[in-house]
Amino acid sequence: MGRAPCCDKENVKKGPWSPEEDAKLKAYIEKYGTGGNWIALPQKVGLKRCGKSCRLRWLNYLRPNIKHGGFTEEEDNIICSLYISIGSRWSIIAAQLPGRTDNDIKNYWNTRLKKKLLGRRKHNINNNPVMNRFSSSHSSQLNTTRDLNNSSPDDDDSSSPYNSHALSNSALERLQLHMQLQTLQNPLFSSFYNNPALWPKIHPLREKMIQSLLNQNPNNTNCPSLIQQLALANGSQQQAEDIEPNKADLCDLTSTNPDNVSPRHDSLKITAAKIEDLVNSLSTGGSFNYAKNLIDTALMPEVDGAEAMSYGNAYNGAAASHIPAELDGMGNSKATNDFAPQEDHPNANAEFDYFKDMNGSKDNILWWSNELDMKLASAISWDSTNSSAFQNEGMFQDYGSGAICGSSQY
DNA sequence: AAACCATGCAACCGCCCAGCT
DNA sequence: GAGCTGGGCGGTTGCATGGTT
Repeated sequence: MGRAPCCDKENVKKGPWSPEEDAKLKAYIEKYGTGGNWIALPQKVGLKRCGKSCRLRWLNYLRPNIKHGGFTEEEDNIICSLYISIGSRWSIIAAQLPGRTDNDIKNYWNTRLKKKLLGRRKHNINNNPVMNRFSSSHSSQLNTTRDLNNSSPDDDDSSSPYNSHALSNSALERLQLHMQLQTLQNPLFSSFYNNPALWPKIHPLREKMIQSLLNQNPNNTNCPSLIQQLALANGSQQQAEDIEPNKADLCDLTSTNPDNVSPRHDSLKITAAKIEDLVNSLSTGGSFNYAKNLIDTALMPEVDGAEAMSYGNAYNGAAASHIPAELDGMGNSKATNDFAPQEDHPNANAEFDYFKDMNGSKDNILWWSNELDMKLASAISWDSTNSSAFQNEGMFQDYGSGAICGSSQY
């Protein structure tokens, strides 16, 4: 059952506000305040407007000390870094920018700032095999709805689980932005992940598993489900066969409706949240060990009894180290075994050591063509020991450290 | 000059949550 | 505890404007 409308939609005016309406509303609020009830306000003011519309007009336009346009570079930096850190929590971002409204910032991000950054990303990331591994068919999600509408049919992957919020657009976009920044900050980082020969070796099954997790298509019943693959990895052909490939598995992963989730696959829905949690962790300069723990738990279906043992073994044997290793390799010198230099990639050793040496260094950081300053670069360092400048500066104090510790509350 | 397209921004929609009854 | 309500928020849309062909 939907909620009752907040006002009589038949008798309220919509569309742009006239100067007269603005004057009336402004004069009333300045004299009497809002009275704590926006719904009743229009009647008191004598406006045929919805209360919510009045509230929006006041907050976004009429309120004193509102600034429009003319964002400074410093504001750009703050918006970018906060977006990378916390995503599209515009009201929180706006709280850090006096005189700016969430709507303004949201518009500014969607229409300008994002293009400014992702315009560069488009070149770098599209040619970046690591990111392509994760999102080869999902680049369209980085665009706005309008961009999507403008994309070619070939780009449109509406059946993608990403589009069904397995991993939110915001989260992946933030991850890509983060990697974009790393590339620009550290050319060697770029040379590493643009060179497949330097990557840690990944068992084909692991590759397949993670691809399955990321690419599962509810319409493709030929693709074994993640659960099946986990069972297969554990050598349990029978169990794999017992788990019939069906759309329910995949719907479970992406469903937001708890009623759609079968008990067996309830845990997998949690997985998507945990992966997003991971991205949050990485984006906020969190520890890679913490990120690895997240992956560990994300890939361990939370089921009971024999199933749990089976999945757990499969996970331990095949899926466990893939993402953490890759992430370690990409951004952190705290290498796992998987990132140990490979025998068949002799150059990897030097690269690896160099990464180690580079870790934590803030020298010679190139901020994307100097368009933004170095403040942000240090703020979003991958190095957990250096922590976030925002944390140090108490920037997040208003909404708690949970938001920047990879909490799954988002 | 006109048509088309891209962009920016104001405003709306609908969901979520907290507080109240 | 359940239902209702208003406030708040993020996503999306519609329109005006400027640029390009």
